[in-house]
Amino acid sequence: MKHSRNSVTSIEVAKLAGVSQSSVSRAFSHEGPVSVKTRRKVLDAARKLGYQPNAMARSLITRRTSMVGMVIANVHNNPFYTEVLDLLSRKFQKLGQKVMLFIVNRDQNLDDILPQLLEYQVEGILVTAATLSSTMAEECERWGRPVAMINRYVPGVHASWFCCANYEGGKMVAKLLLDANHQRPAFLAGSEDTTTSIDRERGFMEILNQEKVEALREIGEYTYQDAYDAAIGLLDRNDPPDAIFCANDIMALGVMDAAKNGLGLKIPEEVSIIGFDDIPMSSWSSYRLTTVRQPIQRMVDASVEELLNRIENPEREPLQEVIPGELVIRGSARMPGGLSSGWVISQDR
Amino acid sequence: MKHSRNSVTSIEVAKLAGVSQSSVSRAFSHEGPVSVKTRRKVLDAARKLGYQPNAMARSLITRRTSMVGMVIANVHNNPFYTEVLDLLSRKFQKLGQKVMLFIVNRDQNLDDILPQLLEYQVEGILVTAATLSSTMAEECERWGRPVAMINRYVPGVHASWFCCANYEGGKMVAKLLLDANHQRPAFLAGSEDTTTSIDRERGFMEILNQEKVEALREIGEYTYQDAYDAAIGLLDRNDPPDAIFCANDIMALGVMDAAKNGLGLKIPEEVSIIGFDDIPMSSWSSYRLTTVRQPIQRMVDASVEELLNRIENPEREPLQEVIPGELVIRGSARMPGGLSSGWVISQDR
DNA sequence: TATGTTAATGAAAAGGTATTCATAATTTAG
DNA sequence: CTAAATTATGAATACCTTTTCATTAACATA
Repeated sequence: MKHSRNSVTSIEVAKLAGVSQSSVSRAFSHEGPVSVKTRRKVLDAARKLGYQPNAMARSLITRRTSMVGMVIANVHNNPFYTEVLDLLSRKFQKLGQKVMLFIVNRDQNLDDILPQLLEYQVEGILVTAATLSSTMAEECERWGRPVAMINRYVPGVHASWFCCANYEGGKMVAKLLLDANHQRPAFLAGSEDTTTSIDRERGFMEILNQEKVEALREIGEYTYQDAYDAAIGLLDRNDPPDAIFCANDIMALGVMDAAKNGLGLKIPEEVSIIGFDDIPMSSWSSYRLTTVRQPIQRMVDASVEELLNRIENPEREPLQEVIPGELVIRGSARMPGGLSSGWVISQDR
Repeated sequence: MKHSRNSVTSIEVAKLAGVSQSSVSRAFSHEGPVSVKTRRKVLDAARKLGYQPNAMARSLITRRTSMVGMVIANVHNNPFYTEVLDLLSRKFQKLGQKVMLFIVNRDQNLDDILPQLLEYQVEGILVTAATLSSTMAEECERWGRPVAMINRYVPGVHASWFCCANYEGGKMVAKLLLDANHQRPAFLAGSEDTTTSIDRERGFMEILNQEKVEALREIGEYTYQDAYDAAIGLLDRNDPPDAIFCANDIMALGVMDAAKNGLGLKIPEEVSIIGFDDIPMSSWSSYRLTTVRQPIQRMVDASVEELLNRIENPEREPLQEVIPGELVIRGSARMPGGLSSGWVISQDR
């Protein structure tokens, strides 16, 4: 037998079970009083007909959808965000939320996808690695749709966000490099318009400036290949840097390949390279990248819990948090003489 | 002003615009006749109130949701499926479909998530790198929800699927290795229960058997680390293989690192390594992995087009297709003497 | 046994839209 | 300038639930 579109309704179930439609509803939604007898009758009939409550009809009356919107950028060229996506999705699932997914470009305007999310009555929106204009965010919040962001924030906007301590991370890296007596560091920036890159650079430069150390600078657009090319330009000159701090790991790996395979330089003897994120490849034996690990699990947990919390309690003020990262010392950066005190070596995960 | 949940309805818009609710509906859905005058009035009023049609209510009556379910496994440990996810999501978006995402484990039973998809009235389901039991697939199809799978198939099931030519790919690799005079090849399998690994191995072995060449065999569970460990076991013995064909790229990279960094072997002089997928890292200069490239864009395009097609034409028989991959020759495998005829060297993307 | 409580049930309404049908306004043809 | 055809509009209905409310059944207490 071939059914047309799922047309079996609670009324038909009620008819077959010999009860009222209300009882069918009660048997499924675990609210309200139902006798075990009718519940069994209903469930039997439902199974026979292949009945399943229609979430659209339900949400129409309950005004709840159990759906959240998830918009994420950079998923294909940065394994870090792949992991974020994976963890987010699973966490939402575990908490009974359905996820409506939008993958966008980092610089893409979200103005055209927000209306779609609102049309479909998502109860909250989680934005990662993409930037929501402050007016859009305000708009969502004003309509009672909380917004939470990971690794992005908009100054003065009324929304939740959770970031790695990018600024402090940049400082840590600068200190490590100076401690190990590097003379000529460089910073390889990601996209100019992302707060992550900006903050990491700001922390990095602040320490260097304190010590009156000049730094070179290049831009890599957050991709392996761009970073590779930029590194060649940076290293293949008369006064090359002796250390390169990259705005993220995927770029750092490109830089390592450029230095090692492209120019035949020894890492870390001739040039130290440090990244940010701690993606899986960074621990591979071909790289062993020293980097700053983002507290990815905590960022994910905190942001979805906060989002769901604000969905349940709309009057709650949005929470913002900066979560510290940790330095992971591997082999790609020269260490202070005798591995001087104060540097914690984190374990591989 | 703080609105409660989006409660502005077409009736309020109608009131403000001084027209009937029906006219509001007509002004938004580009069906039915509306005069330009009323349309303008409606749109003005809607903008003023921040009105947006409620997709739940609409779908209730149109019996269409423009939502598809997407269930995908292996996203966090295989960049290939990250790319599939990315392309799929964008393609659906471009075609006006909303995506409800479920990320699962490869071996996870889908019986608990299918009901959720059906509850939410998705119009079709796209499954990647996860296996749907044949009864479940039949169930979906029977209720008018077409199913399409990428890189997975269930014998005899009534569903669409699109696979890379895994069997033929395995054959290609075997021929290449034999042509280059390898004597002692090995196959490093992924999970035993995935058709991809099985088919690749079957093709590989068939050619070897034809030529009466014995092959070693190990299992790597599709992860870098497992493959690394397996490779050590395989290579660090008295009669090590002189070539290892891995069920996918991520494993091949683990094997390369094990051989090169773990055991100090020269690639490809002492051991040839070949993968399957052609993920971005395979072209990185630290690896330069020879591999079989999956026709990812074609698989994605074909599967979503087929799925949407079947949604529009439910009576249509499901389509199945095997799309050939192409050998990408890089530096990780010894080549036939003088680069003998017949081998096409594909360009990097 | 009679009365008061609690649990179970069904009828009916509500949620926000699309669509049908009948009516009114407008245009076209004669 | 009228009749006919077309287009625009509004009232009412349907989509499938959940939930309220009133009613009935079951149960416990005195």
